[in-house]
Amino acid sequence: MSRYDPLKIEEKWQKRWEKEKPFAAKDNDNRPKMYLAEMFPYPSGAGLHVGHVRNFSIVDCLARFYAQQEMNVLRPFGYDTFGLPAENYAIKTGISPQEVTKTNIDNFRKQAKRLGYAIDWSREINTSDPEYYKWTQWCFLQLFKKGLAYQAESYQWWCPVDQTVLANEQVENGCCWRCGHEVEKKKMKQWFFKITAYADELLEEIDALDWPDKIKTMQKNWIGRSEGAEITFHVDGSNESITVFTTRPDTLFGATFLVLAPEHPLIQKIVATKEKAKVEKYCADAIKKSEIERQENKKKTGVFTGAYAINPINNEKLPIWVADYVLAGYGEGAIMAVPAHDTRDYEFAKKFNLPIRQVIEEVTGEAHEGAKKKSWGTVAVIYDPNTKKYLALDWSKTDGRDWHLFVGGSGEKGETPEECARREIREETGYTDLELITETPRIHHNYYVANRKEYIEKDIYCFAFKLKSDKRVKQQLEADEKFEIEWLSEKEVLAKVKDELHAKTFSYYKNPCAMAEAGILINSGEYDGLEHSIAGERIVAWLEKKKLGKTKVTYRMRDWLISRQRYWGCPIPIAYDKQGNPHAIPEDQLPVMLPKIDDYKPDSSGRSALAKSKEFMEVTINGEKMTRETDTLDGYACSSWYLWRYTDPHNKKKAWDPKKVNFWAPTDIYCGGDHAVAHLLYVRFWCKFFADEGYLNFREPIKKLLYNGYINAPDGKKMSKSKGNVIDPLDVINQGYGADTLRTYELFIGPYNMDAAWSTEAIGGVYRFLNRCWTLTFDKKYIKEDKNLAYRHKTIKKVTEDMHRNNFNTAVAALMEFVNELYKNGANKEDLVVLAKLLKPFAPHLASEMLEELKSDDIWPKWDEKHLVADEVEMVVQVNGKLRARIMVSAKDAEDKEKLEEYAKADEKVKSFTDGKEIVKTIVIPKTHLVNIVIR
RNA sequence: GGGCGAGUGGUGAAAUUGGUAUACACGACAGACUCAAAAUCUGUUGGCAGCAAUGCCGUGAGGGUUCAAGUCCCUCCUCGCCCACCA
Repeated sequence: MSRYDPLKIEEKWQKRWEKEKPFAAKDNDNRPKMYLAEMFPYPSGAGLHVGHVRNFSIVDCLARFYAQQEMNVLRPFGYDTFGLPAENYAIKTGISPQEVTKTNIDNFRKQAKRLGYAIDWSREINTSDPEYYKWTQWCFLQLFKKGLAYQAESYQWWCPVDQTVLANEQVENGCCWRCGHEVEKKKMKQWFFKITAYADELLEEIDALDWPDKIKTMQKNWIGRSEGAEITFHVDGSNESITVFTTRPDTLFGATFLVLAPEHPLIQKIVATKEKAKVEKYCADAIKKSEIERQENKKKTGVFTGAYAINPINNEKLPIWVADYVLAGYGEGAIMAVPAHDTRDYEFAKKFNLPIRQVIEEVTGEAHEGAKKKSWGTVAVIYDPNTKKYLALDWSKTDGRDWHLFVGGSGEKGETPEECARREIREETGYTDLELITETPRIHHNYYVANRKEYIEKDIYCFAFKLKSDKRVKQQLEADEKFEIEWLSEKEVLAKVKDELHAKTFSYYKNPCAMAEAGILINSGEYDGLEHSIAGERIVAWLEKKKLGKTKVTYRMRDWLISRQRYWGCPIPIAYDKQGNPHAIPEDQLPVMLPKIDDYKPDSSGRSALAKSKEFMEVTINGEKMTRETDTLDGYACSSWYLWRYTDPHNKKKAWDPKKVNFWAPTDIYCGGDHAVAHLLYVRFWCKFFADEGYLNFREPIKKLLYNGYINAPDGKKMSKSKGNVIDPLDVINQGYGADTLRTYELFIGPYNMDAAWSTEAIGGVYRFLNRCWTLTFDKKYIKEDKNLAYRHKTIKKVTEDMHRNNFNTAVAALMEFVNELYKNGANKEDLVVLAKLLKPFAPHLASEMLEELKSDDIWPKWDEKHLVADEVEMVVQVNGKLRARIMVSAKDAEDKEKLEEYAKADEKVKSFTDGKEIVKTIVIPKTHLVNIVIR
C-alpha cells in the first residue's frame, strides 16, 4: 500500500480541473442559483497570505457544498489592482504599475489554483484593465448625469506622504490608512459622490440584512442620523445671518451665546475690527492643528468675534464666539450654546465666564419619584394562560401618548411594591381578583443627575398576575378598547423593561446637565410649564411660521470624496472647457486610458502625475478643445460594482446585461474580513442608485455577509514582515502538508468569525486526520457488515446542519469523530463514500481521489431520522440536580415517561440516595432521557 | 467618555430551545511496533481525596430565579473591538 501523498494527488486533480472546467457557472439554468464571492484581493507582491486562504476557503467550502447539492453555483474571482502600493513600487524601482500588477496577478492566480479553489476562471476580472475601468467610468458618468457626482471646494484630509487627499473613511486616528502618517487639512476643489442622498435608505434597510450585528451597528453609527431643527439667527447690525443645527430646539431660551467653527465662512464678514487679528490667528491655528492635536486636547479654547446675534424667540443679543469644539463638517458648522443643558457648552461658558440659564426643570409629581435618592417602581403585567403571553400595562396607550415605565408605577406612602402593582392594575383595568404568579427579581438601576450632583437609585419590581376567575383575559381586554394592547412573552417583557431603563439611563448619561426626559420648561416666556418635547415642537412651529427655522435631519456621514491626486487609479472621465466648466467625456470616447508615463511621482501642486502628460491632457469634445481632469478615482469606486460585472464579465457594450445581473445577483453570500463601513457602505449606495436608474432590480447587493476573523502569528500578534512572524501558505503546502490540510486546518482553527492564532503543531492533527481518511479508503480492508449506520446518518445530519450555520470547525470535528468511529468498528464502502462526500468541501483533492477509488459521484448525502435512533439509549438520573446514575434502556422505553421514572427509582445507586428520604417530586424529560428526583 | 462583544482544562476550543460541562484537536504521559528513531497504532489526561468503587469541588467574582444555570436576571471585575467634542 502506498502512502498518502497530498502533493501528488493535488497535482493530478488540479490538472484535471484545469482541463475539464467543472466550475463554470451557467447563465441559463433551471437549478436554483447560488452566487458566492469573497472580497476580491489586492494582489500584493508578497503573494497570498494565510488570511486570504481562510477567506477564500470559507467561500470555497460553501461553493462546493452547494454545488454538491446540485445548485447552479457562481463563484468568480478577481483582483482589486489600483492603489498606492503598486504606484509607490513604481516610483522606487521604475517598473510600471501595469507591469508589477501583471506579475502579481499571475502569481496570485497560480497560488489560488494551487489551493484547488472551485473558481469559474473564465470570469476573472481586474479593475485596472481598460476593459473593466471603461465601465467604472461609465458608472461615474451615470452619477454625474444625475448630479450625484459633483465638485466642491472644501477642507479635506491630505496625506503629505502619499500626496493625495483621503476620504473620511480612510483616516484612522488622524493618520493615513495606507502609510500611517499624520494627515493634514487642505482646502481644495474635489469630486464627491452624493452618498448622503441615500442616507435614510441606507440606514433603514440595514436592519433587514442578514449581516453581523457588529457591522450593522458600525454602519448605523457611521451614518449617524439625528433629528432636530435648523434655526436662523440674524447678526446684529448686519444683513448676515447664522444658521445653526440643534437637536434641542426646546432649549432655545437657554441659548446664551453662539459658537462658529474656525472654518466657518461668515467669520471674516462679521468679525469686529477690534477683534480681527486675534480671531484670524485663532482660526488659522485651529485649522492647521492636526486631528491628533485636536483629539488630545479637549480643553475648551475659543475667541470672541465682537459680533452679536439676535435670538429669534426673545430678541436677546447673544455674543458670537469661535471655537474649535464646533466641527465645520457637521450640521451647519455653528451652534447655539445652551450651557445649562449641554456639557460642552457648560465647560466653555465656565471658562469664559458666559451666562448660564436653566430653562428646563425636572417635573414634580409621580414621575418625579426618581428624584428621591432611593426609590422603587413597579412593572405590572397580566398573564394570559391561554396564549402564555403577558400584557404589559405600562406600555398601553392613553391620550395618544406613551406611558412610560415610571408613570403610575411608583409607590405611594406605606405601600409595598406588590400593593402598588395591584393598585396600578386596578386603576387601569378595574380588575381586583388578581393572583400573583411570579415576582421577578428587582432590577437595580441607578443614574447620575448632574445638576443635582447626586445619584438616584431605583429598584424596579416586576410582577405578573393572573385573574383568579380565569376569565379569558385576552379577549376581554382586547374587546375593551381602552387599551392599545401588546402581548409579550416573558422574555420580551424583561427585555422591554431593560430597554426602557437603558434608554432612560442613557439619556441622562448622554446629557447629564439636562433633566430632559421628565422636564418642563422654565424661563421660557409663554412656553413655561410645557413638557419639553411638546415645547420643542411648538417652538419649531413658531420659527417656521416666521421663516426663521424648520425641522431638520442631519447625518454624521458626509459625501464620499473620490478625487485622488495619484497616477495609478481610474481616470475621472471629465474635461474642462476654457472657462473651467466640467464636461462629461462622451461615452463613445471611453475608456479614458491611463497613459504610459515615465515619472509617476506626484508633487505638492495638488495634481497627479497625469498632468505631466501632454497628450493625455488635450482632448476634443464636440469640436471644442478641452483639458482633462487629472484626478483619478478612489479605488473603492472600482470595487463598488464588480459584483455585477462578475455576472457578465466580457460584455463590450454594457457594464452588465440586466438579464444576467438580475439572474445571479444579489450576491447570496459575501465573505470578507475588512471594510466594515467603507466598501460595504459604498456597494449598497451604488446598488440603490443603479436600481433607481433601472439597471438593477434589487436594492441591496449582499444578502448574507460573513465577516471572517484574522489569522494571527503563533504569538497572537499580527503577522508582519518586519516582525518576521509571517506564515507563508505556499510554504506550508510545499512542506508536504498539501492544500487540503491547509484549507481544512484553517476552517478547523476556530469559529470562522473569530480571530485565531496560527499553530504549527495543531495543523499536524488535521494532516493525521486526512491521512486516516486516506488509509481507510486505500488499504481496502472494507468490512461487509453495516456497523456504523446510525453514526453515519448522525454525521451527515451534523455536517449538513453545521454547513448551513457556517460552523465549519464543528463540521470538521464531526468528521474526525466519524473517522475515529470507523477506526474502531471497521468501515464498509458506504461509510467511506459518505465520508468522502462530506469531506469534499474541505479537502476536495483527497475526497475526489477517494470518490474515484470508490466509484462514486459526489452528490451530497441525505440522512434519515429513522436511522438516528439507536436500539439502546443511555438515560440519566439526577437526584436534586446532581448526576447519580446512567442506565441503558431500550429506545422504546426512553419515550415513555412512566417507564423512565420507574427505572430511575429502581436503580440501586439512586436508591442509596433516596432511601429514607421524602421524594418531593420527579421531573422526567423524555427528549434528553433525563430524570430528576427531588428529595427533601 | 459612549457603543458592542467576550471571559470554560496546560493550549485552540465544543455544549444549537435552561436538561449528562469540557466534544474535536494540540500538548503531555504511558504502552505496542523498532537495534534505534521517525511515522503509525492503543491507552490515560479538569482539580482535590482514595488501592478502588466512589465522593466532594468546578465554566472571571458575588448574589438571584429554577426540580435543573456555562446558558436567564442583578451587581462587580478583567480583556478585546468600534466610535469619540456629531450640538
